Amino acid sequence: MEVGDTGSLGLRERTRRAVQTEIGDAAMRLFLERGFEATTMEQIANEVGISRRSLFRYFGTKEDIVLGHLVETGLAVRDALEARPADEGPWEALRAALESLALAPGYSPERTLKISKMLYGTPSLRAGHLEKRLRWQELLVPNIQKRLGAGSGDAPDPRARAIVACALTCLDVAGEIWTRHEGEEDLGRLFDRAVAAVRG
Amino acid sequence: MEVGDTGSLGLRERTRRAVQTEIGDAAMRLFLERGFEATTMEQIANEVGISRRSLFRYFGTKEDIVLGHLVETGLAVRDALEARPADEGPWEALRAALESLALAPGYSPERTLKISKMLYGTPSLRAGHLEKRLRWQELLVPNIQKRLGAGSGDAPDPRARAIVACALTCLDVAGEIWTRHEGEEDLGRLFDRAVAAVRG
DNA sequence: TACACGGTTGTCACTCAGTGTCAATACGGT
DNA sequence: ACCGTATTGACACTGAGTGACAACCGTGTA
Repeated sequence: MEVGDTGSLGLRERTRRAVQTEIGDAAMRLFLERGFEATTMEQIANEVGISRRSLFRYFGTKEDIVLGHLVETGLAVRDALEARPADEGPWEALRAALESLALAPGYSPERTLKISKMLYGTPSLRAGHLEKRLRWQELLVPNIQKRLGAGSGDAPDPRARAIVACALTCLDVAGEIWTRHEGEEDLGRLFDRAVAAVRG
Repeated sequence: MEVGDTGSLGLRERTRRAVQTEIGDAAMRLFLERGFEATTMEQIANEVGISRRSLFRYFGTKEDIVLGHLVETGLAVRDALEARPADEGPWEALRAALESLALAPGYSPERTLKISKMLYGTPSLRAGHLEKRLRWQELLVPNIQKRLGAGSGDAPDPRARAIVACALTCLDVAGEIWTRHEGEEDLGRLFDRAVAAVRG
């Protein structure tokens, strides 16, 4: 299973990644055209030229096509949080870590806006999005717990959970307003205002 | 279509309510026995003695059987919030309004605990629950907006959204900890601690 | 080069949630 | 008793998701 002479990964893995992104692109195109719910997995499969069954092997659920990348994004946020100085306060560190979201690869404002509108406008996607954010919570809590002074005790600190959860909630509120205002306002500033309103 | 001599509502509406609660009871029993996802709508229908199709006429989705009552609960919270003195601060008013949740009719701690465990343990239910809470948000924001001093301007105040969203998030965190601790701790106290951690 | 192994693919068949339609029926007021 | 209407059950259908299986193709080995 180890690499032989090929540059980075075996051909199998490379084709898999290629197909995965191709599916993602085609699906998002259809979603933005006809809407998420109006697009069937069969249509996506036909578009890419694979069987419906294989499509499900690449993306376990239809939501995963849109929301799947949020898992690795969560890991990136966690890493960014870990990279912040240990003596930084929880809110400052979280704000800085969340800032790394804007630096996503291949970031396109108008595309992001369209996707955001679909996200906020489709109930099942909205729910799935919130649930993925719950996973982020669990990823970020340990670090915040350390910053609150308590040693890495086994007991999960309710304070850390509350802070992380509310920070992500503020991000969500900021994102919703950002979307509603056609992406004209600065997301970081909206986030700061939300936090200020809560902590004021 | 108006009432004639019958006490409160017409017989149609009364039987409908009766069937609705009967379905709810039977379904929750099955859910707690075999789990939410392992219970099919057909099993529930058979249990109650109605057709699958009719079951869907009472509850549009399987989630609604568990989460449906949250809609009216949200209205109750809003009414409780409206009933608070106008000069009370947003957080105090919200806390008091949320307190009314504990006074639900037919409240049984161990049953609530079992339901909560199912809620937090079933992804689709968790997501649906979060989405219902989003509706609460929209219900509560106008009142908080008034308390923040701004007149009933048409522009939705980001501050009000942030405060309401974070208050509900704190409630969720408190609820999760309450569930994890087998319902031993006081929910109100947990909520206060979460808020204190965020606003400290 | 030939072969064996393992992962991938397509096909078929299935379960289950949810929806539309339509005839039969039971209720409500007259 | 009678008429209009809401409710019900039966049937058929779509679409997401899953399991099983044979054919296939990349990968390391003889």
